Amino acid sequence: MERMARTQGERKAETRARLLAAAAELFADQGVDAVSVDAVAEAAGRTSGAVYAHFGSKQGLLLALLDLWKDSVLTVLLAEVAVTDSPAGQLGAVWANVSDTSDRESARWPVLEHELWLRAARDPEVADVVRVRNAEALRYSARRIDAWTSSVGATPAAPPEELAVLIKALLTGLALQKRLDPDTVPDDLALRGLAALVGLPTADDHRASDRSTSTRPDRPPSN
Amino acid sequence: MERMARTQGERKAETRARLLAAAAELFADQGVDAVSVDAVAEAAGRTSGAVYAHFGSKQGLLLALLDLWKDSVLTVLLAEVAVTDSPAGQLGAVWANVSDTSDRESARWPVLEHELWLRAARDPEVADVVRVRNAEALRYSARRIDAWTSSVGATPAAPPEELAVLIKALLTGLALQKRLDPDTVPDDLALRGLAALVGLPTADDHRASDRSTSTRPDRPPSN
DNA sequence: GTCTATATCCCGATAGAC
DNA sequence: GTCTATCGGGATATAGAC
Repeated sequence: MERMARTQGERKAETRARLLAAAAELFADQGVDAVSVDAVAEAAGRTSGAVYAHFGSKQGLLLALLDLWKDSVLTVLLAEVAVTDSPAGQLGAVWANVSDTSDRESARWPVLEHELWLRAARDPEVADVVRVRNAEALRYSARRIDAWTSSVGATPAAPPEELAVLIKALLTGLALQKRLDPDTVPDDLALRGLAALVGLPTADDHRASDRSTSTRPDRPPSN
Repeated sequence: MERMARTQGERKAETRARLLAAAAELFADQGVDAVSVDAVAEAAGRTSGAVYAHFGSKQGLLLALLDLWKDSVLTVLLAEVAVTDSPAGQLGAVWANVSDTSDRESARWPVLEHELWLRAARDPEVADVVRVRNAEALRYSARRIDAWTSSVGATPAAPPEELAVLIKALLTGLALQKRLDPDTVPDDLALRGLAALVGLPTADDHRASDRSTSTRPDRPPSN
């Protein structure tokens, strides 16, 4: 059963994979609406018929794409953090992962993520998928964040689940802003923001850390 | 006044205004791409010819719409803050302005804002307009934030210009998240995040502070 | 300036050969 | 499953009467 099934099955699987890869790239670059089914198929070295045979519709292709990402993108995003050692360095690594525009693949996801969000606001079917995917990502990162904060001894602004929301929101917003106008987002800005949210004692701007109270700097005497 | 000039000139101006108003509403609700020129014209009580006579193209209509907003939207957004008194209440008011979805008009702008951002990432012509508009908004809010932090005695995570970026990023990201999944963004979460960013000493996570939590309405039992 | 009518194009989806 | 060919629909934009 090996030979025949292998070649046929592999061609089918490869076509599917190539269609998805092509769709991911084109959708991110030009937007879902701006990309025709023919364009996706052509970029994958197939024709539009293949798309409909595999996914039934353009929407089906988009949903399959979302489903594929559930296990890949955000997991990878946070996985790299553990490698670094210093607390501040780890926060910096998170932002680097989000904001890096040098690599094609990593530069893709924020725009696409943004587009999907926008689509979700109008298309309930997309909203369901994105919501589930987002919830999983938040739970996962909440666990990691919780472990991280207690290991570093930070005093965050909110419990883990909500802190995860805050962090993701800040990173998303900063990535957006950096894409629009890179000069307004210096490299250390995300670090400062994240440090403030998680209550990391080290990174204060001008005040040298007195190490008695973590989040609470001295209250200036005036009113 | 002049009878002839009044009727003719006013009809032209009114047509232009109605086209812009209709475009704003439809673009926000359904997305720029999903709305045809005919639909805009019809909603304004005109036909598509009027659009091309006034704006030359659909893109021209969009740019005219952006130009119109430069002086209106975000200025109004922050202006309302000054009314409140307590520091925490003021932070809450900012978030309330951003996240309020009850009113039609206020519910419109975040989606449209996000869509424009997305468009700006792909269309340089749009990017120019949005970037300028955003820079103005940031400068304006930086001034207000600076005055605010010094009056309240907060110790922010960054200098005013950069702090404004952080705050806008957090609000943007939270608004996105709330739109996708409202349950994950409790009302006081934004307050906590903002307080952490600006270094407001009062709002700590679980510690009951005196009576500064005035903004918080009852939380309806989820789902 | 505004309308009606239309030219032109391109998209999503389907039908049928292989 | 994949390709070629095509249908039907709807989009932007233009032409010309008024």
